[in-house]
Amino acid sequence: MANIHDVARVAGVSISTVSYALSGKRPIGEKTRLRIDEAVRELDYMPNAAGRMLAGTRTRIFALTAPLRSDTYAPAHMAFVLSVVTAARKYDYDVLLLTEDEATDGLRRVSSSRLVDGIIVLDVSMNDERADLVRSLGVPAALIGVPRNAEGLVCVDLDFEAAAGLAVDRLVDAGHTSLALLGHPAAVYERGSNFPMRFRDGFLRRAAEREVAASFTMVEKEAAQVRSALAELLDADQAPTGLVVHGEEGVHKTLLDAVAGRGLSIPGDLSIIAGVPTFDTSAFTPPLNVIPLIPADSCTRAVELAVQQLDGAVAPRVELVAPRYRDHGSVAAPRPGP
Amino acid sequence: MANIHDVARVAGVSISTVSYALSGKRPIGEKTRLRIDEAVRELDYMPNAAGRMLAGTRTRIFALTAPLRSDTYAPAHMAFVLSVVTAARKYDYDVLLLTEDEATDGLRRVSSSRLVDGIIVLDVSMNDERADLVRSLGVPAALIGVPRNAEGLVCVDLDFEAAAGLAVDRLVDAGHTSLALLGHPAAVYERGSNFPMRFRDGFLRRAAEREVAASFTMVEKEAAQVRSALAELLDADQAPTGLVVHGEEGVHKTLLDAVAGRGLSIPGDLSIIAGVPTFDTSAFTPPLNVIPLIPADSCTRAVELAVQQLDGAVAPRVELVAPRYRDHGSVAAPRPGP
DNA sequence: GGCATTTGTCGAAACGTTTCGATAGATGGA
DNA sequence: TCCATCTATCGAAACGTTTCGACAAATGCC
Repeated sequence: MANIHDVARVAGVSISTVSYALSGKRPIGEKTRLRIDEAVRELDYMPNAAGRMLAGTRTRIFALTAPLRSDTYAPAHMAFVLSVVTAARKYDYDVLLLTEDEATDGLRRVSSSRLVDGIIVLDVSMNDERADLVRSLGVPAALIGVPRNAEGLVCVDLDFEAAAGLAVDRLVDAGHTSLALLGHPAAVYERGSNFPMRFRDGFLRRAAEREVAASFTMVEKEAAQVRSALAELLDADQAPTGLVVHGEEGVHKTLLDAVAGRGLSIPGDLSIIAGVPTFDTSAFTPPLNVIPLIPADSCTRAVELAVQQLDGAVAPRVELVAPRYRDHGSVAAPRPGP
Repeated sequence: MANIHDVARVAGVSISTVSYALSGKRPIGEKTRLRIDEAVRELDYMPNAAGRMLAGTRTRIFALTAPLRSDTYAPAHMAFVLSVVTAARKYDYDVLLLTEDEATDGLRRVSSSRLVDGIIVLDVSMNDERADLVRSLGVPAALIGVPRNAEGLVCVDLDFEAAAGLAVDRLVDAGHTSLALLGHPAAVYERGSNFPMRFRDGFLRRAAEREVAASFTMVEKEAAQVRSALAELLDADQAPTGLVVHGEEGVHKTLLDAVAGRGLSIPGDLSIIAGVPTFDTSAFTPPLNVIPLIPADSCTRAVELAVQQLDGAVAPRVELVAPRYRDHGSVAAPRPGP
């Protein structure tokens, strides 16, 4: 396999000239550069990664630590991983994958052996030991998700409060004056991540700001529970006409079945918006308007911030990604009251 | 960050002594080794990865190319990826993740820049361009799945024929004399991977060997189609009493519903074995006996073969992993005939 | 006690880059 | 024409390891 000396010999120049010609860090004469390009092609030269890492100060590799917790939705998880890789490649970075069982040891290993230039931390939970580790390692890093103690860390996450606010806005704008949020099971709000709370708070706050009635219900996953939660809401006085659903895929489907079972049409009788899912609500029957959690959005930004940390210091921060709204026709004006 | 010179200085030895002490490749005196260990701890020394790669002949990194085709079941896919990483770590290897869009370019890049020592190719399809590329690169590689042209390649896959044979054996051993295989939709047998055919062939061959009646039906995914396929089978003369199902998760569930809907009990009226799924059939109602496709089995072996290629040449081969049978109580003796 | 072998350690070369400083030649200004 | 500046190129050092060959000291054998 050809090395830079071979290229230099064939092109009749010194190796430093080859290096500068390829990196473009110093001006090289037109004719010389052409000869070098020619030699590179002829020899099928590609710089040796190890040599580069050693001489340069960069390895051009990021570590990605991606726990696969049992409550993680696998397709979404995969989408996050792939988004990170894709984003990293835009900056000419490769991604080394660390698994859950090696989370902290692996991070320690790859960072203190200088195998990676930085770390992307996926699916960060409230009390994530990786957060503290990353802080103590002092390595460039970007977390996706916000730990309880985010001090000194660079974090990226969807703006869940704004997302919920956006859902409220769309429903109120359509004319709804009584809204309900169907949330995760109670257990989710007690432990784990904080985003369900942030979504709930955003929902209630914006509803208050818009001066509309709003309720929040935690819904267990079982079909029967979903049905009874829906019944309780719709059978009440002042029943909500606009629903925001923040839950798992199955809950959405059960809910849609239950709505259909009651003979209600969407959006004729009931408007529904799905909140920050990672699955595709446009394939539901009927398709649901949605404020999706888009892996590429957070991942791209996280990689960007990691790259920036390499040359300029980036101030620690929690950066919230703006939510987007996708209309699939599940929101309309409420029926005029009886 | 400390380097080997620092360690040598603190321990009062030369750097080569440090290197040998850490690698164990030459005997080092007891006292010297202790001094070196002490210095390593004191300085929190960890060998620099780039220096190692450059001087040694190994990078201790494998590339993993894992396409995420739309028809891939994401949780299984993720399980394969994680299994590869876990297996690689056993050999002190890290894994660099390449995505679909960079499949061939990425492989070319990381192998000709000598960033990786070898390649693990996941989810290999019949006409997989990565197979030809890997062959032409001449880099140590192990494929999981078997391409049409496996010449010169090291491939690992589940022994689908044996798996189907195992299912037949268990049913026949339980006393069944009329079996049926419910397979994938017809389209799957026409394009894509060849394992559905291998499973089907294994089923029919073993049934013939065991001298029992056996039928094969391709089943579309829609619930109605599943139900009618089941009806057609069970309403026939000489209806099968033992079923083998090779399909997606949804098809299994629909099938179980349909069976229950006909008032049949499992395994009282009907014995069922699920063939080579990646999902968990023990959580079904009722739980199904299964010959699972276990990611860790193939991945471990693939990594092993990749590692072996690094020092001894490994002869090209297609290595089939033995299937395993898991009993969850869905097979019993058939009811005595009428 | 002399010689061959083993054990423990060292120095130096090699791996393949990047990059700093130097230099020769070309260009420009006065 | 002389000096300053700029452009294009080169040589050499540095990055941090591993490993080969050498060698001194310790050990074993007769």
